[in-house]
Amino acid sequence: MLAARRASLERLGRDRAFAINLRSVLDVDEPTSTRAIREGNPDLVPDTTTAQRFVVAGRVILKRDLGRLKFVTIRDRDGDLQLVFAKASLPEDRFGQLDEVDLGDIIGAGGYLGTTRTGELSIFVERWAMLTKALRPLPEKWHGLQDPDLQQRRRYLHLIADDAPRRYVLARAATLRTMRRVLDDRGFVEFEGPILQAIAGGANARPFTTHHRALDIDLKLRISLELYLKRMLVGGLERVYELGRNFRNEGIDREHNPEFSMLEAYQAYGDYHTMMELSETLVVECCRAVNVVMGRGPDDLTIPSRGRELDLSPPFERVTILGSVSEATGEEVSLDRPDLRAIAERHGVEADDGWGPGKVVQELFERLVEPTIWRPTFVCDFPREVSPLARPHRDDPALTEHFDLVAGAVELVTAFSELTDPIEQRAKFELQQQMKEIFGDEVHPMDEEFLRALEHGMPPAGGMGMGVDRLLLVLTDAASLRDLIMFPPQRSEGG
RNA sequence: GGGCCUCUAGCUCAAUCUGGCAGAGCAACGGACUCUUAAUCCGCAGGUUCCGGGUUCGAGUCCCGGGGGGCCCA
Repeated sequence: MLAARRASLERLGRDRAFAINLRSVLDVDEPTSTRAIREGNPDLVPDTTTAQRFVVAGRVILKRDLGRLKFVTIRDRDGDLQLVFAKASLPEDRFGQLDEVDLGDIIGAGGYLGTTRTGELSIFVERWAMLTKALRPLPEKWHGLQDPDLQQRRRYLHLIADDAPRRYVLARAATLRTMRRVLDDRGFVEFEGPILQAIAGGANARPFTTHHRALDIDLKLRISLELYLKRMLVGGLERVYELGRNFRNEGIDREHNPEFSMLEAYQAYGDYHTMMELSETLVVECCRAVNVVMGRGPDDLTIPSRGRELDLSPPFERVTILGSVSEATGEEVSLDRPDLRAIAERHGVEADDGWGPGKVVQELFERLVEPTIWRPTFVCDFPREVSPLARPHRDDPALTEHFDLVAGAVELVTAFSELTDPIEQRAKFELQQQMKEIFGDEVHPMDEEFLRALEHGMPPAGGMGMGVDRLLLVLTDAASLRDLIMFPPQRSEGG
């Protein structure tokens, strides 16, 4: 297979097999996109020729050779278009050299626009050029690339052979664009914090570790964006966000990947209610943007998800974590109830000895409630014990002003009224260190530099973090984050 | 970490259950064809059956070990 392609390349000669650019072979700088041609000529009747001349370029995906007439379908970024090569319309040698065009090659062609007798919009080619010779064949034209392993390892082929990954790329781009637009319109400033950090904080997760040679220090890859954005609030920026990659050294499944994209936004003088409104707007606006890519009506906020319908119309529901756990267990659950562990065990949650009541409630929520939440719901007021970076609740000091937004049984957002009291923050970090015996690396590390920043005074603020990949999982109905992440980590081929 | 499934030609899949010449379609290669649409027709070629070991007269198939991938559970 490779040998045949190489022989073809030899016959063409390297100069002809790899063009410098379109100008060098077809006298134009850019090809006309197939979409522009299609949209500009919606109603051509069969068997017409027009006076319009175009140069198009793309990858050859189908070839139908009828001898002195050849039909070639090319694919560009916008879609497919048929080229018609007639022996009578081309110089003898150029027609003959079409034999060297294989599926997978990238060619350019210029000619008249028209339709065939069967009505197919086509370029009737007068001149053409090989732009790039492909030495390896395309995947099978009916079924494409089915093997999920190969889909990931050779994503470029998957992108050629199947629309789904391309839609996911476009959906991600639309989502990032929308998030930036919504936040920029509200006066937020985009910020880029450090990815290599001496102390990776802002979440409870195991980080990746690396080493800096010149400084001779171990550094970690960040696990959240939070602590540096808060430093920006101390510094007076007031409204900041970061859209970037986090890294967590954890397992891989449908909803987890070791590197993933997060949006975090912090607004001085806001609180978690401000963040609910912002989260709601972001989800709805991103849904509209993704709808365009997925071929739905832009305003259709009821989308298909895992074989069901998911209605993302605002306003989203609001429940408290204690209320939802009470409902799920049929008990009036509270943090000071002495038989809390017994209730947990009755519902299949084995409470570890080191767990306080807050952790038990959180586990109950994650096991019993979260998987059942379908309509977008703000789950509010987490116990202080499990929320080391959130402000104590204004009405109940045992709780925090912390909500998670869950939709389609996926946790999309975590947000707080941010803790700004450095004394309380220090106490919470210290409590985390005490729990290290039980929870190992997954406790929040002590961060003196961050505490020092808080000691200079951070304005009261609302903050939120949204998982971009998980939002896309819901909005695109992809089966797994691995479909949305073009190049997920994999073991090397063949071990 | 545990359970289940999977790996055969470049790609998509048969043959595996019940051991007996490893096959088809697409792609490639040679040929015919001026309106095809997954073009069609004739011809031809294509294999470390993921890797290693075992059982057997004989293993893609059965057994053991290892590797890659997927799904579910923790």
